Amino acid sequence: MKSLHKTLDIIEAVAKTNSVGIRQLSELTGFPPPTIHRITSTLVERRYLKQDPITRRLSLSIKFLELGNMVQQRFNLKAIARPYLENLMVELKESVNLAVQDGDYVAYLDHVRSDYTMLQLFTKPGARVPLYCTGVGKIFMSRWSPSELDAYLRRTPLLPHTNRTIVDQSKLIAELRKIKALNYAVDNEEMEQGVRCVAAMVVDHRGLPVAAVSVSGMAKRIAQARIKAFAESLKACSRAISRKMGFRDTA
Amino acid sequence: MKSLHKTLDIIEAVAKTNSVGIRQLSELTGFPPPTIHRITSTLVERRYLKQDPITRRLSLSIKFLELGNMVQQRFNLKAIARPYLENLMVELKESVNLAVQDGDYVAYLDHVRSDYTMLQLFTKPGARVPLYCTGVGKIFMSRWSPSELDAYLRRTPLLPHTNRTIVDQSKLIAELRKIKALNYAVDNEEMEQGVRCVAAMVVDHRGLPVAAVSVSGMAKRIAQARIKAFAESLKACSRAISRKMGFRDTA
DNA sequence: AAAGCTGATTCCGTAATATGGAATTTGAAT
DNA sequence: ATTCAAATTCCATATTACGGAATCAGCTTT
Repeated sequence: MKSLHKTLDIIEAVAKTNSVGIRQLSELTGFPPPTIHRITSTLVERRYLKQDPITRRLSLSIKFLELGNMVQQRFNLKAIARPYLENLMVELKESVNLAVQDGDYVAYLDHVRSDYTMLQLFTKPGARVPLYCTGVGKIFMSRWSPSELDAYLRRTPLLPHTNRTIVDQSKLIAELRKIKALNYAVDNEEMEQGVRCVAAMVVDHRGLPVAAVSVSGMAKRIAQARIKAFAESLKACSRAISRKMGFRDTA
Repeated sequence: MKSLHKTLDIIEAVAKTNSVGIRQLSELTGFPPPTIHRITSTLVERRYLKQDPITRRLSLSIKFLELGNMVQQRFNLKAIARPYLENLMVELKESVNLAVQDGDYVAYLDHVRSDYTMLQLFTKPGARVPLYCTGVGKIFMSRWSPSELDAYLRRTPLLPHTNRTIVDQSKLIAELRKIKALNYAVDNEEMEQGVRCVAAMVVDHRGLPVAAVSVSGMAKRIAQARIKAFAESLKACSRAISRKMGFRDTA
């Protein structure tokens, strides 16, 4: 599937820029102009790319928004969760996020930005960050079986993003055990210097993990003393979403 | 580009379902199973599709959310507009939408749902509806040159979506002239029975149309008597967004 | 106005790739 | 164990994608 790989390379190259010409794409991807031309004109024909009629420059089209919104299950989750996230933001006066696990990464689905803080969020919807250095990621990991965790640790180097990132495997394992017991996770400036984050799990109708809700903000504002309170609010919120997803905790 | 067309057909078929098997995809698209298999496994490898490890069923992956969020310019517009849309929703107590023109269609980028109404919005982000029977669409059309309008009318049958849809070309032309003069457009149950909508234009730094803001709700609530007031609020809102986009109206 | 330049587009003989029927494997259900 | 449906692999063949070279289109410079 050489041509398909090329096509995807081209789409990704276009995504990285805001708009590109064919020549430039040729340099970015290493494919000759006729190849680029053939593929992009098909993509334009199918409305995946849009081409400025005068400059002939290419960019991603609305089609991807359309498809992005069709990423199912996730879509329902997002719609169900939204009002709860908004309430939680108002209650805590901090930015609130909704995220899912996507392979070895955390993918952010939605966020409600706090009006009360200036924090520039790094959690744009669709953004992907590693599991081991985020509150959301660690709460997912805390539910893994030992063999799953083992396989993950074997393939993933624990790179320090800040000086607080947990880079020691046994410390991470201990942290995950603690998280499992407490039922919430804290990211103590492990991903981004000065940013703290607290996360709790959302489960589906059978009690299986599907998403996590998190609160993130400047470390000064998410003070150690307040973390317990944040965690309780988060747990209440995620429990409410879980119930709305069909989970019955009367077991 | 036969294989690319097939690939896109497959992606679109997967998008329509929540999750499909290869056999089922083969029926949906008409391509034999080995062809589907070859293409989907490449897409899975590249993370465009995700495959349930046990059922082997395919669905769109987070990748499309990622790409959807990279649809540029639009993204900035969305971020800039969001707080204004929220204010407008609070002010009018009705759902507010942000939309752009996408070829011969209106594509909704964002919406702020009113807490005050039960209306199930048909304007999900990414949704596409015709230009001629929506407030947003008509406001775009009101800025077209006669030749553009003419070409559009020649290729587009004015199908009735409700008994109020404008299906007469000369009536539509007159309506657009009126809209241009008033600087706002009304969709009077032309797209959906019982739903009214008022729209105003957002322009970029050079005064060119880029998007439209609209208010939509049950016809009872968007009463004829209130439309003028709605239009004024909308125009103020869209002017504010336009200014934020760099437009200077001191001419 | 003409020449020069840059990038987009088209051409076309060739090599490589996608094709899909048939065979095989997987795994669930009986 | 046996059956069955679906997924996956195989492979000879035809088709398609390939990309260098030529051409075209829209600018800028002289």
